[in-house]
Amino acid sequence: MSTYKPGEFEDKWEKVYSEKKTFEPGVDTKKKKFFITVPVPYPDGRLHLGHLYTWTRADVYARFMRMKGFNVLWPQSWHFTGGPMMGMSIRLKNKDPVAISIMQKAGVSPSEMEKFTDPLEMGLYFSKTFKNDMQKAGMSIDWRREFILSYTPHYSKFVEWQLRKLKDKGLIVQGNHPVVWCPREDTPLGDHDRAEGEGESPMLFSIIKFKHDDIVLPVATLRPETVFGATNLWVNKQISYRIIQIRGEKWIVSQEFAKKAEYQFKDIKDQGEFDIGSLLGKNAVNPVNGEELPILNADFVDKDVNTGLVMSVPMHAPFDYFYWEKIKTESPELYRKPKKVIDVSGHESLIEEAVKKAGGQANGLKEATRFVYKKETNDGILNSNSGELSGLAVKQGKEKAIDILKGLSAYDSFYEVSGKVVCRCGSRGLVKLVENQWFIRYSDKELKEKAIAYIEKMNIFPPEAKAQVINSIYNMEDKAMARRGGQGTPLPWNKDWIVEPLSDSTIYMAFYTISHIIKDIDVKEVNDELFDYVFFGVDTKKKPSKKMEDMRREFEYWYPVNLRVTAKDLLTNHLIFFILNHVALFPEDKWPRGLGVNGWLIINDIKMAKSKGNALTISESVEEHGADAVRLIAAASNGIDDVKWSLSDISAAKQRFEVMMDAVEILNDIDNKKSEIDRFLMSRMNYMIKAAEENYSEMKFRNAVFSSFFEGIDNLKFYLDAGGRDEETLRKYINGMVRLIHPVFPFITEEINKKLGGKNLLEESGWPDAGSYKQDEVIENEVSALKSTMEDISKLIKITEKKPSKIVIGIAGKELFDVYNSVVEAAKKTQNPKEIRGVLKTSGEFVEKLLKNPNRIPKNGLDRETEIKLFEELKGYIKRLFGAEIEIKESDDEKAAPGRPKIDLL
RNA sequence: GCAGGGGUAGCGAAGCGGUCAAACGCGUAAGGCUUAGGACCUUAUGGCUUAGGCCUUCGAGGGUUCAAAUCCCUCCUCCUGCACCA
Repeated sequence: MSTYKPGEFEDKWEKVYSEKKTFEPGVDTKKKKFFITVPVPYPDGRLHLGHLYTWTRADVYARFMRMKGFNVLWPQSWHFTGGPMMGMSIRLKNKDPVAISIMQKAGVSPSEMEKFTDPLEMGLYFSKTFKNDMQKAGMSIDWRREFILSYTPHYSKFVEWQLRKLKDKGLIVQGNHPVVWCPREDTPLGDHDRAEGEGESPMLFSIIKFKHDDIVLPVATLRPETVFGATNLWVNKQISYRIIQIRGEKWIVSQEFAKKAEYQFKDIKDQGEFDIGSLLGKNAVNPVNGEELPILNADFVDKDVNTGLVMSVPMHAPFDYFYWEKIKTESPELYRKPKKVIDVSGHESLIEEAVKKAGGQANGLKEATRFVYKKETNDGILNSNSGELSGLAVKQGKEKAIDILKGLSAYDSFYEVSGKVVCRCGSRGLVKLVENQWFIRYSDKELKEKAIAYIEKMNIFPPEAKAQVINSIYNMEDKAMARRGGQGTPLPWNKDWIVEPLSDSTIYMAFYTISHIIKDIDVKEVNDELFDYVFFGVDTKKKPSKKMEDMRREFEYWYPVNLRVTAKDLLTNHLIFFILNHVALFPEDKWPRGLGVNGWLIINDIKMAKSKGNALTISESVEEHGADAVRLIAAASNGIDDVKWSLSDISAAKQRFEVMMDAVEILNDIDNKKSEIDRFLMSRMNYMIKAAEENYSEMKFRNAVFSSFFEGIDNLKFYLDAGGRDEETLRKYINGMVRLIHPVFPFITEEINKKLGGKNLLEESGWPDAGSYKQDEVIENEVSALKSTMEDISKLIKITEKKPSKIVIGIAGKELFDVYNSVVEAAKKTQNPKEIRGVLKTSGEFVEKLLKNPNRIPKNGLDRETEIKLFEELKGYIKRLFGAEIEIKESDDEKAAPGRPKIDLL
């Protein structure tokens, strides 16, 4: 018995690969090329099995393509900017105990950790550990081409070149842009910087300027079209109000709004406190119709939301309705019947309905508001109470109302966060209107159309992801591509702005083709002329240098990217920018050809995690189980779903390695001795090769490993158990199997291949040829007949509670086989019983029995001679399993059917 | 709101017009091995059935077909993403 020792020969094969430079391919025009990439990670901690999932999938594909004879390039680099990395660095600077403990667990010494207050140092440290772990796990990466985005100076030149090209094409524009902002840290407040309010975003509100004398009372609303239905204004006595000067007007607003407004309006002057009580009971003028509306108190008015003044439209807003009805009893002299301005057919009294359902509870009223808003927005028509808006659908009415208000100089707008946002620093997030932000114009219609038409032609695995990509592009808006401060490449035309990390990493795969050459060129000589020559073939003023020619050749040979492998979190952002930038900048033959998208790998082995104190790192896993076994993660899923992964699967792999190793040992002791099951094993390999080919090419690695490895081992075990001992067959089978599973298990397969007399699987490019393994449907069917007969025997033994000393297996007569095969033949064209009967020359009980379940008629027939021979050959095998003498004979018993012999237990 | 993907045994998950009571894995039960535990091996795991059989299921309802988990329609329900952030 062989024992699989993890790691026994991994170093040896790593050395072979590195000496032969197997993973450092050059331009070889004799071979077809394949260029595969995985997006740059932001190294802010140790690589773990969950991350490795994506890289392993890429590696499996890369090795598969090498086996198929392609010249495969797979480089890898890093990105050192990005919020999470900066965040970790800042947290370490602040001596955050959680952050420190994460670093300790990652094995970082205190002296190293001190340096991490510079995110660059952290990136350098962890990218080294990433690289080391990837190497240990057998990633076939060309490390000569490694560089660091936003840090390698040559790359920054490349980004500048790219941006100038985009700008030349009119794809970069400037504009104002609302951003959720932390006022204390004075930075944008991204989702991961938030203690509360993930996913909340800026929302544009209309401001309608009501007036009291010369004072403006600005109310914020999402529903300006209801302004004709206003009965009053609400303010809240418990809120502090201030008077501010804005655009030459005096506005009364909440203290909070006065602060927030500074982030969205220019030239605001705070003119001090305002006693809101002085306005209560006074009137405000509705700009659209001059109606005088009372200003009243209501405690639902929130100081943190908008201006602190609310327009009350009882018939269309549940809160207003609820409080307005109270006025009826509290101050009947002020009450008047509210006007309904929107009709929804089928809902005569929508508001009463909604409020009744809410039961007067604040939560219920919120729910009711949502209900009314939805109903009226979708199905509402503005009625004759709403002046010039009457007859319009609510959506159109909204636009018209805004126009009318603008015409009356009574309109403004304000961005408010869609929900409460709190920064990690504790202060409340607000919306800042960033002025003159730079955008990439992804909204460009022509660009979108070109991209979408092209994506239809791309290979996207799994295919469901394609619809998502297309839809994301369809909905694409302009993307803010720069930020003030931080790390990265400054905008070439305005150094105050830094290109943000998703926008400087859209076409860097092109840089991989030249990164190992350009690094030896003085960065001062790296300019747009160089890049234009290398990437576009534009003539240079002087004759291009040798290095430049080399780069041009590399780019022309390797580009485009054939496959980009990534987890699904990048699907609707980075991958979209990746495609759109290629479409914008390069000719179509340089656009990416394929995407492979996977879900998350969830390591769910809690016990293991507990005993180890933390999630398993790559080096620990590889040391314990061996790189090959760990790489089984590649087979976790076929698609984009998240997968729970249990480490116990790993030992299942190890055991099967040993079965293969045993089979190789046996080869020394056996000769050539063919029998029926040899036909079976060869036929299985024929099927396995075809299945593997299809599954690997579509990145269905779960299926690939299943059919080539787990089933492959099962076949092998069956063959050996059944007494198969033909050296040629066995050798040929193992030889095929080793090739099929090499992409997933590179080291053990190289080792076994060597034992079989091979040299180096990747060098041999030895993807097996299905044609050299004979497909044989008859033997496949007869073996399953044998297997099901054995199942039947054990079933019978159980039912009869008899321990037979002899089992007689009666094979059906020739006539039945003929009938059976003719039914099978007829069923190839149709499985409709009526039609089969029409085609058949014979009829009778046996035919009717078969036709009772037409869908169970197999695709291929049976052969009586083979059946007899097979059962005779495997007599010993059957005997061993049941501990009884076996006799095979012919039988004319009615129970004996082709593929289903009569069984007698004696 | 917009978009994408689901609902199959105790659980995870395959199947996507016809050998489907439903692969495979986990869990559970019995047995073997073992000083014991773990690991491993065998068997069972919808219901009924003392001869290899029968019956009923794939979120709900309806339709197309000789044949539907698979195709079409309606409904219920769950998950994911929505940008200056990787």
